Amino acid sequence: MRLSKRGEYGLRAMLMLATPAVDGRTPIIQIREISEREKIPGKFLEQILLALKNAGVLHSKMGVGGGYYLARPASEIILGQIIRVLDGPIAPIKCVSQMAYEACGCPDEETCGLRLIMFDVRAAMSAILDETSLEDVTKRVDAKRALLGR
Amino acid sequence: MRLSKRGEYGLRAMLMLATPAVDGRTPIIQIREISEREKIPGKFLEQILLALKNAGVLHSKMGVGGGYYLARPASEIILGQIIRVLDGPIAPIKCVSQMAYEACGCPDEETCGLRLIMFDVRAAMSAILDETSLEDVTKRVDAKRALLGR
DNA sequence: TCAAAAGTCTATACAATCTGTAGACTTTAT
DNA sequence: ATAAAGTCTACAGATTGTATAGACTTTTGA
Repeated sequence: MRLSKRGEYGLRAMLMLATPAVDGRTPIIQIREISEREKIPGKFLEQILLALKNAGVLHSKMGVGGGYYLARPASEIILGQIIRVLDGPIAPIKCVSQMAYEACGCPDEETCGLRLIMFDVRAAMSAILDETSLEDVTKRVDAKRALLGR
Repeated sequence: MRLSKRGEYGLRAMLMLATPAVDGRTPIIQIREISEREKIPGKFLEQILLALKNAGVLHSKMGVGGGYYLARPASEIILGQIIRVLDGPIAPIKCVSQMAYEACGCPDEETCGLRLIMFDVRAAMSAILDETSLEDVTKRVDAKRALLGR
């Protein structure tokens, strides 16, 4: 039931790109800087960001002063999208996946106990991951920081 | 975010062992029969059941008329226990695991956005998996079967 | 115009985990 | 004694996860 390193690194990078700069806008940042600040292997991060770009959640600019930036406002990018791009379906078992359903081969899916439960688990995960935007997260972090005085 | 085949097969087998026989009691069943009925590779299932036995949730009897059976009433065996034995911690990321916590290396765990979210995800999963017993599942299956008339 | 800074793309390597198989062994009932 | 069952260890093959390499393209600005 684990998030892969790809997913983890990708989410961390997206979160960094979603954190407003001093001017209040979402920044443009180079692979190199993300990699150093978050201690992510640079070449690995490169692939991850590229995948996110090809999926349409990031844009990039080549050349001097270039880098990656969010394709849309942070309030419109949902965690579930990011995870699906990098790690595939969220469902614990294929037969309860909404996005990538596949039969599991049990005699009667309607009365399969495992499926009944995993359906609920998927729903619970989705209720969080498909309802939370990058902005929701950065705001929560801000709130917590203020609370702790850091 | 996937349950492994080990976990899946193990849960299916446990569910089968938790389904009361005609006398209303929890049955004793041979590896072979479980393997055939659930279409699980026999030798693979053998390892899985052995692990569950060593973890104390199953008992076994050798020799003629032997087989596996639940170590406790189905109402006292929780899905989360089974999954942890076969698949390890439930948490999507180590730094939010209750049973197997490990630092993830971010500068400040208290204000790590990823951690904030994954903590909620873990809690949501745990709320289901650590609160549902094998009996809860078999009863739900019965209810659904009755509803559908099968 | 050209050099440096940045991203793009494909291939590949290595390790870990997952899934499954093999076989020799022990225990128990009849 | 024999057959039916579980026990235990090793290992093999495939897949996935993690990471590195290197050659390429685009852009800026000196």
